[in-house]
Parts: sequence; C-alpha cells; structure tokens
Amino acid sequence: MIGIRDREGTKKKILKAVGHILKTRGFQDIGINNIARESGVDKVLIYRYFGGLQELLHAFAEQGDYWPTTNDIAPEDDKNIKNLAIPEASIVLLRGYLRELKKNPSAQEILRGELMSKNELALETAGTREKQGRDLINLLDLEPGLRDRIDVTAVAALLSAGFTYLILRSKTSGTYLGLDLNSEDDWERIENALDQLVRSVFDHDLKFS
Amino acid sequence: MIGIRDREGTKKKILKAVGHILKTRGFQDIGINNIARESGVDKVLIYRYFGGLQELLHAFAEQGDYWPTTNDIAPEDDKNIKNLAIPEASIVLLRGYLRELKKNPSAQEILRGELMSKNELALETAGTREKQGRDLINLLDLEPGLRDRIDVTAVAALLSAGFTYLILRSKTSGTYLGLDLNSEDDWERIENALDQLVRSVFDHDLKFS
DNA sequence: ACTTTAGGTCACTCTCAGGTGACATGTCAA
DNA sequence: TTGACATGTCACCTGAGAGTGACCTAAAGT
Repeated sequence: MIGIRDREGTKKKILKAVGHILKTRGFQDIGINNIARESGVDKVLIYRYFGGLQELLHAFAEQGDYWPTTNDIAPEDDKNIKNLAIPEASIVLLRGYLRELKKNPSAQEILRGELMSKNELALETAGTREKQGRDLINLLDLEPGLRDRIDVTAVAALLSAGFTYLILRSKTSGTYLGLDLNSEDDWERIENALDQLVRSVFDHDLKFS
Repeated sequence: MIGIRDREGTKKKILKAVGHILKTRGFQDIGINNIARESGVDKVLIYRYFGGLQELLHAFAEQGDYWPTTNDIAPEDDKNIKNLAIPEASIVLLRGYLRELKKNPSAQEILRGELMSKNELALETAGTREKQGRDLINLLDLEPGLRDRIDVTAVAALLSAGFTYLILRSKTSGTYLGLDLNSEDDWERIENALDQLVRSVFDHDLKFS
C-alpha cells in the first residue's frame, strides 16, 4: 500500500490509535510498536512527527477526548447545581463523576496509568484533571463558614478516591470486601453508601451549627 | 563462587529477594531475571525449585510476611474492640488499617499489582486479604438491626478504598484534588475526614432509629 | 525537464526478559 | 570405590520493544 503523503492525516491516525489502544487494551499496551501496528503507520513517522512516545502522549493529552467534561459529569447546567442544597449538589457531582468514570474505559486507563509511575501520560493528564476537580469542588464550597466545619476537599477526595479505586479494581480482581464489582446490584449498594455518607456528614454539621 | 548445595537456603534467598524487590522497587520489577540477580542465584534454580514465576509468587504469598496482620491493624485485643461503641470501633479499625498500609511498602505494591491485571500475585493475594477484610467487618457488624439501616460493608469498602487509592497515588502523582499526599498535614486532614464521615453516618442512624 | 524536499518504506541494531539444554561437581548410599 | 542424584553454573535461543540509517518516490518550485 502506498502512503498518501498526508502528514496531518497520518498524525491523526496515530493519535487515534493511541486512543483506541487505551480504550480496548489498556495503558500497558501503549508503545511505539503497538501504536504503529494499530494505526498502520510506520513507526519512523511517529518519531518524525512527534519526537517519541513521551511527546506523542503529550500531544494526545492536549488533543484529548479521553476524559469526561465537566458538563458530562453534571448534565444540568451550573445554575441548577448552584440552586441545590449543598448535600444534594455534592451527591449530584459525586454520582455524576462516578457514572461517567464507570462507563469511560479511556479515563479509567488514564487513572490506572497515573498509579504506575514512570508513565509519561501521568504527568500530562494529572494536571488537567486536578484543575477540573478543584473547579467542581469550588461549586460546592461556597457557603460561608462551611469550610470551617467540614473539610469539603478532604471529604470529596476520600469519597471520590474510594469509588475510583473500586472502579479500577472491577476490571481486574473484580471483588472487594465481598462486594462483586461487576454486579450492578452491588454498585447500587456502593452508590447508596456514598449518598448516605454525604447526607449524614452535612446533617451532622447542621445539628451542631 | 561455589554454591553451598543448600536447597532450602537457596529457596529462602529467592523468596527473600522477591520481598526485597517488592519493597524497594515495586511490583513492576518483579521478574525472573531481576529475582535471580537480586538473590545471587541462577535463574535456572528458580524454575527448578518453584516451576516458574507464577508458582514462585504463589509460594511467596503463602509464606508472606508482606501484609499487616489483623493484630497490626487493631493493636488492642479483640475484646477491647468489641467493647467499644460501633462508631469508635469502626474508626479504630479503619485508621489502623490506613496507618499500617501507609507504612508498609510491600503491601502497597501488592495492591498496586492487583490493579494491573495479568499479574499472578493479584489472584494469590486478593483471596487472603478478602478474607481478612470480611473478618474485620464482622467484628463490627454485630449489633442487631444495624445491617438493615447501614450497609456497613459498602461504607467500609468505599472509605477504605478511598484511602487505599490515595496512598497508592502518593508514590506517583503525589497530589489529588489539591491535597499533597506526601504531606503529613494533609494526611491529618484525610484522617479527620474519615473520622467525621464515620461518626456522622452512625449518628445519623441513631437519630432516626 | 530537473532539483529539492517531505512523506513513507525497509531493514537493521541494541537491549532486555523469559526460557531451556548441557554440563560440572559435591554428597550420599550401596 | 563408585555410581546416582541433587545442586549449581554456563551458554544459548526466542521474542518483543525502542530506536535509527538508508533508501524510494510523489509533488512542488524553478
């Protein structure tokens, strides 16, 4: 097959292959040779156009349609969220994030990669997500004085980290503390626990304030 | 150097090397060649004595001093735990587990490995830990009726998964939602959030029971 | 028409991990 | 003493991934 001499097109094919491998095989399979095979492009071109794996991943992260947007997470518009009471707003955001993450294999693989060190993607993506996360939290952390009584950041971190870990595990071990992480019923239980924890921590706050 | 013809001794050296690599370099570096180098034993002997990597890891998991014992987690004896009120007992157990995990690199690497699939250690170790986890929960889940109002398993799973994820991340990205996972101060905040969540979920329960 | 250049192909090298066959030698039993 | 076997050593093969140099050729400018 003769190449079509379309640099931009070729670059897109390469980037697309990265996304495809990420989604279907996981970040462990991201490598020059695999990407070349998957995209049907000679690996030399990857070096020529991007410089190397690191730079390719950088480009991928920038272009990135691999991560849920804030709008995916909270489908109702911001105004709506802001009109909800804090506990409900928190639940909407946390559950929204949970559900998006759960159905988005690319995002999961990104997070898995960030957990493995010596991974170039990690540094690229972590920054972006950090910012988004803090933005989401800022939607909540408005009520004056709330911050003094509840460490919203720490609570949100602990809870979101919790279901993140469980989602990542669901693909491998598949079970945690007896919960079946591939069963919709058990995920229902987890979401309910999330609900209950959020609600009670805010109620508890009200009771003493 | 001439070998000393001590099969059991050699096997121990090999097992020890597995633990050492796990602790100091992480599960990614577990491999036949590395283990052979680290232990100063020819890799052929690994195949001869254990069969292969899979079986070696199996043996390592069985022998395993890589995981905190129940007693490490809850230093006071069981009676003591059982005499505490449910919220306090939960906090003791969760914080105990958190702290043990935090200072135990081998355990962290085991968990990291379990998150990566195609990892032999995962299947071996997950079972053991599952059992321990359920045992710990059973220490709590005694009060009649409690189970109907609070899904102790799901709550414990979510919270322990939460700090597990944060601990694993601390070694790589080092930051989550703006929290610095290498700062003792920020860990203080996380532990406090854990406390607050547990206390309030049980209080909330009391209020309506 | 002729040169230049950029897109694309091919064929290598290097390194490192897993895995195995052949051999050397200490030890123990007959 | 001698043979069998267990313990340990060495050299080698395979496969896969990263990376590079040399080449071919379509297209665009002169």
